[in-house]
Amino acid sequence: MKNPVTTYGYAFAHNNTMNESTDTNPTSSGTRVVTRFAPSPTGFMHIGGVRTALFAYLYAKKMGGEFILRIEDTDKAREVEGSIEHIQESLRWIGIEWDYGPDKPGIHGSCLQSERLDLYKKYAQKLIDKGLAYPDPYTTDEVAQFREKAQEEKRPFLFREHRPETFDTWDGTKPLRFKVPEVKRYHWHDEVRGALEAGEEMLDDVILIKADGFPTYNFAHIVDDHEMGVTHVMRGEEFISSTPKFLSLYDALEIPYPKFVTMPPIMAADGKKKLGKRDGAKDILAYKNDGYLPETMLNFLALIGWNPGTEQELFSKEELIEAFTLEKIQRSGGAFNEEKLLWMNKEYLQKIDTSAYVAYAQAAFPESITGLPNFSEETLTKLVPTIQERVHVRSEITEAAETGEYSWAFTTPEVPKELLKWKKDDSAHDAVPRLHKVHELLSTADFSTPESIKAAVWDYAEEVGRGELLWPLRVALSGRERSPDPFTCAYIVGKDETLLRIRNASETLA
RNA sequence: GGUCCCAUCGUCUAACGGCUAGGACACAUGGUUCUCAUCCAUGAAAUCGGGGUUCGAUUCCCCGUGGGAUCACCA
Repeated sequence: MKNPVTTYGYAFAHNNTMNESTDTNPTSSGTRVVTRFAPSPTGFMHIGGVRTALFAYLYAKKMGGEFILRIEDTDKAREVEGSIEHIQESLRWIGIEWDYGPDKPGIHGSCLQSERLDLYKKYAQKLIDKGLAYPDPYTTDEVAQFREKAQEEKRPFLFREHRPETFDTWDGTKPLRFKVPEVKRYHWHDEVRGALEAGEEMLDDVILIKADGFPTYNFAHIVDDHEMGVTHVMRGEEFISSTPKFLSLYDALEIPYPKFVTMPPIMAADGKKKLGKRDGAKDILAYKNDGYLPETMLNFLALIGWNPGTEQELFSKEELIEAFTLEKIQRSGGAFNEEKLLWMNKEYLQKIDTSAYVAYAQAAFPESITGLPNFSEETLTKLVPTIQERVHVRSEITEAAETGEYSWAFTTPEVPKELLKWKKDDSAHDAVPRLHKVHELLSTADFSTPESIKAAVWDYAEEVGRGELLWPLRVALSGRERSPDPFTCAYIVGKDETLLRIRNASETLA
């Protein structure tokens, strides 16, 4: 193959012959683990896809092997502009890196199937030469009629029942079909499911190369997995039933089977059906926009369909790689639990440092907050720990901000008289002398931390009864029924503002 | 419809055939506390049904039931 145009034909790829016996191929006979994720570029990446990619990635890294990102762009009609970039962005976001990919061809050539067409033709020719492939003589309408008839008779449609006795040489204008050599029951081993089997009705004369010259998935993925030295084929359970088809192709091509690793499906929240795009599966990057951290998504996704068998639930990427094993992949499907995702995001959100959280929170604030007279990054920095303690995801910050939960930090609140009364009793007037006293104490207090403020007034609060002082003080500062404690409020707004608000409250009550 | 796969608290799940079926999320109660939040403690909550093998079954086998997947010139 001297064709200089083929894009899989990188100089070094020429040395890696595609039709020599497999045991001279170091990648397929060696012990090095190679896994791949092979999406078609038909839109965004959803949870299920990323999870499958993640497991393949984790296993490869665990074993010190390689992870390949291969784009299966053989259906130009379904291809969506920009999705190759989108897929890469999604994977990179949660920290999945690939050794070879669309942007990173390697010893096996391009990782775009559309750039490997000559390779599939070469393998197809092998089958033709063995008498195991032939051109489909029917029109699409004719095949459709066969199918309809089979459906009416309530039996599965099998093309091989219509296989012509003789056929012309394939000229590339018709689809090339596989002539399944032997219709039999297949038994195989799955690393997760164990012994699996399927019957004759799954075996058929599948299309190898379509009329447009592109290969089908059935054919292309086998060729590529072999060429790229993939040792473990990790994919969803939707491929179990078509595995006999693949197995018959491996046999015909004289390619050794890789190890099959079936991942459990991710179910929609009701746990009833598989989570798919039409069941509300979101673009993984939508979670990014919503304010979920990549650490959260990585950790959470890893735990859908896998667990280490210990009680640990929080894992860094490194810990996941270390702990990951095929044996612990589940057989049954799991629902995507958004509530637990929220909990986990909060766990990770509480670990990030204040300056990072300031940026995170600031992006969530609406104009009604950022436009406030005293809005500043300095004040926000002081406010952040109290937000961090409460919030699971960014949208909660926006919501809280819109209902005025943070406004007091950036503008002097108007405090209703009723609110200043603790326990709604009639002791409001008693609060006035207490507020005078605390004003006096705070005017000379150290405002460098909430604790130093607390130290300045605590003894007095104990003396008069904590609630009797702390409730009106806190409400005077925040203007809200619920808020952080008064010391934190005072610290956030600063000394001058604190003293001003105490005076305002005294006047309101007087 | 044919074929295949799966089955433990509401959810995610643990339990080489052997302690009282464990943990987490969510929920409830109590404690700390001026409120909210945090934190701590406690509680309620499960082996789909029926047979079989076994001294013993969540675990192994069979039948049911339920759910899922698949039967394209889609991957």
